[in-house]
Amino acid sequence: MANSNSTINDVARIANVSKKTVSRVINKSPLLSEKTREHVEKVIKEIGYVPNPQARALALRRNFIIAAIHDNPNAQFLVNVQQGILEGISGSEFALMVEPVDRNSPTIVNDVRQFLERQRPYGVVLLPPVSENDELADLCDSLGIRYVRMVSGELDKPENIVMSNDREAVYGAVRYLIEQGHQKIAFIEGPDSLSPAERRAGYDQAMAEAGLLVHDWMIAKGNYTFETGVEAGLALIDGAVRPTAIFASNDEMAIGAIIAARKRGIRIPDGLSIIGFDDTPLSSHIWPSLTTVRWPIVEMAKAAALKLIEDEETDPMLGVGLGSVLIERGSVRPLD
Amino acid sequence: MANSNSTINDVARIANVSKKTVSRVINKSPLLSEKTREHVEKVIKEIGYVPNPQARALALRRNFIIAAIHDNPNAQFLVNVQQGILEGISGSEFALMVEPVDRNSPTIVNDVRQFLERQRPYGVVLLPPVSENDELADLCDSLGIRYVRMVSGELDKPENIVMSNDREAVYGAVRYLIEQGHQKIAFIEGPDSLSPAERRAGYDQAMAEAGLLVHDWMIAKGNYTFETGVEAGLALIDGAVRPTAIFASNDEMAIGAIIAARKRGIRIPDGLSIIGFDDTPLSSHIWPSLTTVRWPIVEMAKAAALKLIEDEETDPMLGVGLGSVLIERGSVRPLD
DNA sequence: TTGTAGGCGTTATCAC
DNA sequence: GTGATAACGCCTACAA
Repeated sequence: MANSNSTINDVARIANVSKKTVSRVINKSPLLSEKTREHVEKVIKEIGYVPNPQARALALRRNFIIAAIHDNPNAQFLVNVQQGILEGISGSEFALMVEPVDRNSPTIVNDVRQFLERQRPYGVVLLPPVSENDELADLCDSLGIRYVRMVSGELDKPENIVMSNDREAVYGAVRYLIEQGHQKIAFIEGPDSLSPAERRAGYDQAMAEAGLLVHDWMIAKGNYTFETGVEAGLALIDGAVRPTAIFASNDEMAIGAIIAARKRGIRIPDGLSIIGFDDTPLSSHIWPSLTTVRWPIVEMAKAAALKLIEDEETDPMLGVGLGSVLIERGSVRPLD
Repeated sequence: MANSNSTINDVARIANVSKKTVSRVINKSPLLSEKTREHVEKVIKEIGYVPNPQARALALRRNFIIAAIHDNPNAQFLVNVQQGILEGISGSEFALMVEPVDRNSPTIVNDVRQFLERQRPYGVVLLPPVSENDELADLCDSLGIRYVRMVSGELDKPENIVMSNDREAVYGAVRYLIEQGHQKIAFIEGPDSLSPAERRAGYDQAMAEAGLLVHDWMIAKGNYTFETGVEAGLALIDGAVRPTAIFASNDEMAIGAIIAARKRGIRIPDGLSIIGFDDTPLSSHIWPSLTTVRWPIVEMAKAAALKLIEDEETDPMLGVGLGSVLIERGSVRPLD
């Protein structure tokens, strides 16, 4: 029998009905006699007919592809997002396409345009940090392609974003350090974009509320990589005043800071407490295990996918303002 | 002006030529007067025409999608493969689709079939360990979809595989330990499938060549996760004889073994040498940094993509038998 | 070198 | 409920 190289015409001919009737069966049209439906379904099964997706896409003027556009080098993050999107589209006809871009390329908008025109996905999820690029959002709009941006602030209309509250999450983590008696709390900042800025704002807020001044020697900067975490950690440790605790804006840099401490012969958490952000698997695999903030990446990505594919009006607030939670492990101890 | 909602007909009408001529311009047909070509190209640019990929796919009976099918939980591995495939298809019209499957699901073949029928990718890359499933390869064949399997042995015709030589790689690593004076070398095995078996074979071979017996207490088993690495490490350390070196079949388990050693108060590498396999970023971010085997994942994936998309006869041996290299870091020291 | 007719496999329109 | 007929936008064959 035919290996799915049979067409709707074959089914129609054999079942002795019109193409349209077969089409109605495929698309589960309600206005159809039960008898014809069963008959046609039987024929479909017999000859192993499968509708051709390309033809369908042409006729419907849409396909069933969601594209994730990213410039994020962190493997775990990327995979988590993919997992979330896949959860969101599971059970539907959609599939996931992945397109990396180079944030620093001057041709980024054109690159993305070319991709979108070539594949014309039904919807696009923009991952941070490239999600903060308004030009890309506008591009999707102008091409008539739906999009959702994963961000840390209200950068767009609610229906076009999913959002985590980074500021609040960091605020909570720094408060936790303060409650443990820490006052000389340093902060390793991420690269220049919204999400890192929000994290910094959470730190500033917690410090201010506790009446603690944020001195220059408390702040170091990295770009989310392990190496810059080591550098920042060394800078802080060797600075004017040695902090008793460090909050790093992501886990990789936190782990870098741990290594930095070790290089200076400081034991964690006895000589220095460290908190990270992300809850990557790494954080529980090192010694000491890392106290960190788990942010809802998977949930955000899933919400993004749902916002893209659901026809009926979904709650525009879906996935907006998802909360984070502090995971207490072994890299923090109270100050005596 | 039209936002790419113009069709080939619009171009034809405005340029005052036939559809076919426009089509020829798009497809860079050689038999076309330079004058018409330029004229048509000018019109195309003016009205911002972009060929509709769905219509193209229908007419050509093919699309420009490569799908990666995987059931691999390791984020770094997955991202590396994606990167390799993307390198392979960069500059082409192809895009990458990602489809996860559940290896333990009884419906796995049907799930994949449904995916393939729905999207009809031009080609498929099967990642390990699901790449060892012959049924899936047969399925692709029966659907007329090209495929390449990433494997560690000659499981299929050369044109359908890319292969790393895991056996040789592990052989080299274990020989290295032996050269450092180690004899009580334990081995943490991976789950039951070809690649772990090959790694084990490399270990056996190196031991045998050196005239070393492989005792029961030298072998533990894990399933590539950190947790099973800890368990296996503890089992080996607490076993009948304590090994002086451990080779773990992947980095995650190696790091688990490091943690296991720490739990028993053993210093690495002074009290125990450890080698991993993969060279995940992790391995350089921990303390001590992990000596490990880097295997050519990215290259394999890239070769796989090239084998799928290249029209002309590509060397069927492309990507077959890629070599690995030992990365010496801080987790091994010679035995006095 | 260019154009015409027809097909790719589906869905939409609008009668019956 | 069902079925001709015409899109959808591109490409191939064959003519001119």
